Amino acid sequence: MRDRRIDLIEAGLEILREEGLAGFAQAKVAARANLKQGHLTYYFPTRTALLAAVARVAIDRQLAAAEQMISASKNPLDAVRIIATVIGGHENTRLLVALNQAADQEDELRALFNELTDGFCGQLKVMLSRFGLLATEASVDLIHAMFVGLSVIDLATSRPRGEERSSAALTLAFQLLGSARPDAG
Amino acid sequence: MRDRRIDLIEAGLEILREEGLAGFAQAKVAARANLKQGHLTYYFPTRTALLAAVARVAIDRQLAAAEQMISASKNPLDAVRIIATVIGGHENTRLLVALNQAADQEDELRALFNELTDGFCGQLKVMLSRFGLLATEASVDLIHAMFVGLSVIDLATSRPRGEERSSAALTLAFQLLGSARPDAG
DNA sequence: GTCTATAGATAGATAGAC
DNA sequence: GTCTATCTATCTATAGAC
Repeated sequence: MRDRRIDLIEAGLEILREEGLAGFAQAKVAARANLKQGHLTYYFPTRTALLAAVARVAIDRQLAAAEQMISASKNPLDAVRIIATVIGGHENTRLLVALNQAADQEDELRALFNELTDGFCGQLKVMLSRFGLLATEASVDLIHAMFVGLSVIDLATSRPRGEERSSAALTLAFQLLGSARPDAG
Repeated sequence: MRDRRIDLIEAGLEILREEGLAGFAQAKVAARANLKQGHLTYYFPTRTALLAAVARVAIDRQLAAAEQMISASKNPLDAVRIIATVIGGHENTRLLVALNQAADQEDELRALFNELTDGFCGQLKVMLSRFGLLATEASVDLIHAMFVGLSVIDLATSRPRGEERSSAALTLAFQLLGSARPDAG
C-alpha cells in the first residue's frame, strides 16, 4: 500500500496542472486520490499545508527536470528546441503560474518559490557557460525572463505559430549572447 | 450621478490590482462601488460579463499607457528606466496576471487578451525602430517576453535588487539588439 | 488510520418587493 | 433602477464514530 501522502500530493499536482490554483480545493484533491476530505485533513491539516507539500515536490521535480534537459542539450540549437517544447506545455505552465500565485499570496510559499527561481537561474548560468555564451547575472536573467514570459504568453494567447515564435525569439537571444561573449570582441 | 457601470468597472479594476482574480467576487466588487450584489447583476448578469467589461477597460488603458510611455522615451536608456518602473509595480502585474488567467479559463476573454498582446507588440516594434534597434518579429517577441517574465518574477520573488536586476537585463537586451541592427554589420 | 457528518463562511444566480 | 431575500453550490475546518 502506497503512502496516502504520496497519492494526495500527486493528485494535487494534477489539479494544479489542469485547473491551476483556482481548482485546488481539498475535497477535489482528496477525491482524485480516492480519499475523503476528512482523511486529507488528517495528513495535511490545512489547505496551506497541503499546498506547501505539493509545492515542495513540484519545485524539486522542476529543478531535476531542468537539470536533465540542460545537461542533455549539447548546443544552443538543442537547448532552444527543448525549451520551446517546455514552453508549449501548458499544463507545466499552469503549475508554475499556480506556484507563482501562491507565492504572491502566502509568505510561507514565497520562500519555496525563491528556491525554484534561484535554482533555475543557477542551471541557466551553467548552460550558458558551457555553450560559450555570455553568462553574467544580466544574461541569465534575460534568458530566465524570456522563458517565463514566453510560457505565460503562450498559455493565454491563441496566436498562430506560437511555438515557432517562441523558438525564433529564443534563437535570436542565444545568437546575440553568442556574439556578445567576452572573447568575441 | 455617475453611471453605476463605471463605478462597478473601477471597483473591479481595484480588486484585480490588489487581490488578483481570486478576489474577484461579485459581492465584493459591488460593495466597493457602494452597491449591492443584486444591483450589480442588473448591469452585469453574470460574473463573466462583468469580468469582460473590466478586461475591456483594462486593456484599453494598458495600451494607452504603454503608447504614452513609449512615445515619451527618447532613447533606450529612457525606455529601460520607464519599463523597469512598470515591472516593479506589482498591482499592475497582478492585473495583467488576472487577465492572463481569465484568458486561460474562458474563451470569451481570450480574444480580449490577444488584443492586448498584439497591440503591445505593435508598439514595441515602433519603439525598437525608432531607436534604430533590430525590429523584427523575433526581437519584438524577445522584448515582450522579457517584460512579461520580469514582471511575473518580480511579483512572486522577494529577491533583493529586483528592480536593479530587471533594469540590467533589459539594458543588456537593448544593447544586444543595437549591435545586431541591420546597418551594424 | 479511515470515514461520516456538519458547522460556518462565501460563492453565483435568481425572484420579487419597492 | 435599487435593494432584500433566498436558493443552491462549494469551500475550509472540525468533531467524532468505527
